[in-house]
Amino acid sequence: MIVTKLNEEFYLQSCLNAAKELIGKVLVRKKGRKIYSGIIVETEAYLGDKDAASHSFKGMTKRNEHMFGAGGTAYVYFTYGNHYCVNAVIGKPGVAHAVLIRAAEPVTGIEPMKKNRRTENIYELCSGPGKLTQAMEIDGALNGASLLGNEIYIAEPDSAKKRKLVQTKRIGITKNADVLYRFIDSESPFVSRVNYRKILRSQQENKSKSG
DNA sequence: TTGCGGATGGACT
DNA sequence: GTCCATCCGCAAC
Repeated sequence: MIVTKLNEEFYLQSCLNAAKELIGKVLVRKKGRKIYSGIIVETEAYLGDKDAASHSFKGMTKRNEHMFGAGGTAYVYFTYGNHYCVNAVIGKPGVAHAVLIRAAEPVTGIEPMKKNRRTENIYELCSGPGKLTQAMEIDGALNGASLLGNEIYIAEPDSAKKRKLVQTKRIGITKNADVLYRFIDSESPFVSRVNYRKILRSQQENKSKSG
C-alpha cells in the first residue's frame, strides 16, 4: 500500500479542523512485522484550557504532559483501570489541544486484530477508543511517540472515498458536554455506539433501490 | 434497554 | 486514603 504520511503542518492547524480532516485518513501502527491500519471514521476534539472536558484543562501534570508537546505527538493514556485511548496532539508546544481517535475501519492486520480482540466480528475490532487500542496493540509505551515516525502515524488513504461528515456531541464525558466536537462518518458501520446491522441493512436497501 | 464490575493512576484531602 | 476518570462486556429484564 502506498501511503503519504501526514506532515508536521497538518498537526499545526486548528484542533476542530484537524479533527474534521482526520476522518477518512489512515491510522497506521507497526509492531514488529505486524502492520495494523484502519480508516479513521470517528474523532473528538479536546481544546486544552478552553475545554473543561479536556485532560489539560487544569494545567500540566505528569499524566498529560505530552498534550503540551508539539503537534504531531501521540498522547496515549490509561483509564478506567483497563484500557488505553490514543490522541493526536495538535498545535504548537504549550498549546494542549488533541484529537481523540475513537474508531476506525480495519484495513490491514485484520487477523491479528481479531486475535487481540478475541472476536471474529470485524465491526467489533476498532469501534471504540478502548477497542481500537486493544486491536492495534497501542499502549502506554507509545505515549509521547512522534506521529511523524514509523511506529505509529497517520497517512493519506490511497483512494479517497467520499465520507458523509456529521458533527455531534462528544461521548463519555460530563463537563462541557454540549459542544459539537465529535466528527463521524455517518454512513460507516464502524463508528462506536451505533447499531452496525441497521446501517448495513439500510445500505443494502438503498443499493437494491438504485439498481 | 439498562446496569454494573473491572482494576489502575493521578488529583486532591 | 479516597474518589473518579475521553469505556467495554456481559448479564438481567
